[in-house]
Amino acid sequence: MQITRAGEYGVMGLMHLARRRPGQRTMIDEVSRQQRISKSFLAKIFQSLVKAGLVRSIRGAGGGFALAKNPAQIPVLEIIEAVEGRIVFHRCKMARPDCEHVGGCALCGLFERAQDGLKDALTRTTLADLIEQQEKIELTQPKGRLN
Amino acid sequence: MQITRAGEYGVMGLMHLARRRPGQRTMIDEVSRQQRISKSFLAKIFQSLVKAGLVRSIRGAGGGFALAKNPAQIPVLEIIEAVEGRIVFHRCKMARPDCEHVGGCALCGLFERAQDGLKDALTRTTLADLIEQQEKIELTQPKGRLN
DNA sequence: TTAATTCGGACCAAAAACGTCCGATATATA
DNA sequence: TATATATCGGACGTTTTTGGTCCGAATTAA
Repeated sequence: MQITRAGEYGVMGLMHLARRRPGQRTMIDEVSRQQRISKSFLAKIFQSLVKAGLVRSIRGAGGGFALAKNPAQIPVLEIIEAVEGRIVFHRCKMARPDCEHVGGCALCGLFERAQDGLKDALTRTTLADLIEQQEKIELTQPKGRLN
Repeated sequence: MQITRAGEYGVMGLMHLARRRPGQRTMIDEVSRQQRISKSFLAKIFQSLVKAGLVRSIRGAGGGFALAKNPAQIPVLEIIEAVEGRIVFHRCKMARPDCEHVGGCALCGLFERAQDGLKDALTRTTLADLIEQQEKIELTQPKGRLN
């Protein structure tokens, strides 16, 4: 299991894009500076997001990235899995020959339920939800303060 | 976040103990062989379980380990956290000065919900539940077959 | 006293996380 | 066409975590 900085940065990056007008391109450099994420690292992460079809990239001068889909159509889980691969919890699968456990596997069942609990939360919340919550938070926060 | 082999082995080890008569002592060596887990590694894991008060250890010849509590009183989460420390997901906490995110933190809220979903499943299932499920599985499985 | 067991910590190798760097490629514009 | 500006893609490197091993010390039954 994971949910590493890479996944986290991916979500933050997409949030940044999503606050632009739809289709507007944004450079990696701007996202990197404003979100305080290493530029080269973020660039690599964005490549995964492009491959997954979540963002469109425009190369060359005046290029950048733009969201490829409606934020309401993007569950956060999809972003995270685009960046760090499928989230898989249980090391063994019930009734499978590759299960390493001796004497059956009630554990596998439990891990699967745990995993579902996790994924449910990440699937129910979309990028659009995140933005909305974010904007609410910003309203109630004093201006001068970072985070 | 985690749920590593160490945690998994811890649960397997306790399942093994729980199938003994209450209070009966079992040696690390037996658990190790029957569950096919490295003995030294398992020994280290059991030390954490002792510290957490989940098992009692008896040193010296004829010693071993025994469950310190009723299996129905032990949520699986407790076992896992005893072995690998608290499961913590969100790197930042809303409204805390140590939150690294710029511009508030809807992400933290989401991560917290995801974490809760995960922990819920691991808390609702106790060691006793696991044993029960395990026994059901074993009944339906052909004898000669491993896992 | 001896054999059997856990305790505790030092140690180690491999993998994963978290990046950096750089040349290649594409594109807008002067 | 030349140049400046961006992304693309992969090689590379460092640090942390994982998954153990090992061994001497302490404890206890016989």
